[in-house]
Amino acid sequence: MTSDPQVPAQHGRTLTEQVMDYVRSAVISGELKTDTLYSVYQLADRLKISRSPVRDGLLRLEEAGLIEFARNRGFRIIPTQPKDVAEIFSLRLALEVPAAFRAAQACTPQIAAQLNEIVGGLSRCAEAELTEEFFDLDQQLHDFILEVAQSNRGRNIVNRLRVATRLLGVSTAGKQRTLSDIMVEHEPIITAISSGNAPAAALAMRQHLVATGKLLLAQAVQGQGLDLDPENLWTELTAGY
Amino acid sequence: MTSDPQVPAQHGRTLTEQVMDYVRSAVISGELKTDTLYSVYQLADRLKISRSPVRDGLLRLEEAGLIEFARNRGFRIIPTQPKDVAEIFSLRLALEVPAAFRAAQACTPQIAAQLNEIVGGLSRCAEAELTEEFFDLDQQLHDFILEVAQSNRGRNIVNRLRVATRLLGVSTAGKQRTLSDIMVEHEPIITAISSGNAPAAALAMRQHLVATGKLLLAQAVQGQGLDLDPENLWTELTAGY
DNA sequence: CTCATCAGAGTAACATGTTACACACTGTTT
DNA sequence: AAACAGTGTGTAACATGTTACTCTGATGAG
Repeated sequence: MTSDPQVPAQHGRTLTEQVMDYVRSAVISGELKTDTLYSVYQLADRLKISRSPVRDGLLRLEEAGLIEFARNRGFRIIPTQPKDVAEIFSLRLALEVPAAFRAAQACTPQIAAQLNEIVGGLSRCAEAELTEEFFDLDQQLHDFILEVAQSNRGRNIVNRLRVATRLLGVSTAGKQRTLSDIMVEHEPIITAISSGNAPAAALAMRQHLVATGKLLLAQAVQGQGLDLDPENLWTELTAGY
Repeated sequence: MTSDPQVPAQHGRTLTEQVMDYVRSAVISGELKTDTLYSVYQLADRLKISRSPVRDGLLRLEEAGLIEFARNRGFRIIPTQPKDVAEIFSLRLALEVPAAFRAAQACTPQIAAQLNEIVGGLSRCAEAELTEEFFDLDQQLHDFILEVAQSNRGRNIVNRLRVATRLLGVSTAGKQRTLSDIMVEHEPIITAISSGNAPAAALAMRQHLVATGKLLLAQAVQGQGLDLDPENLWTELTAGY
């Protein structure tokens, strides 16, 4: 049998959730493209399951803003434009900078230990050039900071924004920035949070997000073959944050 | 026939959307309570439609964080705690203050005219004591500011947060604050945006949201019969924003 | 009285059948 | 050639059937 993109029959997870996972990763891998109409029938066939869980999962993804339904025609992946990148990072600035501030205030020795553990993992992955694992840990770190800041709704929102970012198919780890470079940006954040220095934590988080956001924006602009100036666009779209 | 809470057979809207509307308003009106398990069967029966659109709508509401499913047991309304109120207003501060800043930068005479139109409506509703219409317009105003600030994802998020707030069953228009009082808070925001004064717009929006948030938090604490100090709680939970 | 077992009710999750609609395509008229 | 009516295909939306699970509450053993 050829390699069917079958949902990997995980136990405990519903088929609906597995469909959501599948669609998200298929979009990231480029298997599902924007500007193409797909149908629930096709996808159910492809995954060898019935239309119900497929439709259920897609409805939730629509609610999350990843896809949209065209009545009686199918559904399509919602494209992510350069200006979306700027907006996403505006929002992340708005949410994560204050979160870093509050995480520093709420930091206990135990939390500091957990932070160091994650950073240790990041270090190892950076040295070994394990890109995938590195980004998983990076995600964990940001999520943990939101958690410490007691911002549960914020966590949810940021996680969603992160998925949208990945749809660009761009990664921050291009030739312009090595994993070690990104590591260096993270260290001041951790140091500041661990030592309870809230303003410093906020500042470090801001710098990290601005650096990442600008880089992604530039790549997105370039990727679309636009001749806009990313720097101007960034300034214009993130004013006030 | 007794007054069935039937979905009002609107055209153009899908049954799924009507179910979502119904559940949202039923929660606000107190018809659906927290800590009670309801089922798709019951609700479909009640609304005289099949289980599919009910389930579809509920799945989307779960994605939005309004309800949660308990496998093979039913679904329940997710309660909104006082700390949620603080978190929601933290997020709104994070999103709407910068949005006001940028709206002021992006303001054109045409936009100013539209803002004035909404404010005019608010004025009329305040005088006539039309609470419901007043809050609709208030919502429109906040939404419009996000729109002008070109923050589409932000709009979506804030709209969702607003629904969660309403679940408390508390209204800002208690005895402590009349509609006219709220009007007064809005005016400096509009004036600053219309005149393109970005920092003033941000400040005015901040003051408005802080005032509203503190009031709602106090009501929520009181409503739950807790003896916490709302002022301390507010300061603690919104640090950094 | 306490605890384990088990049958039954009720449910979400999943499968499949049905309907009404949007759109492309064809052939016809002007 | 261009505009238009008719027709067929594929789809989301909706309805209904089926399955496997979770809890409750009764029953009986220790």
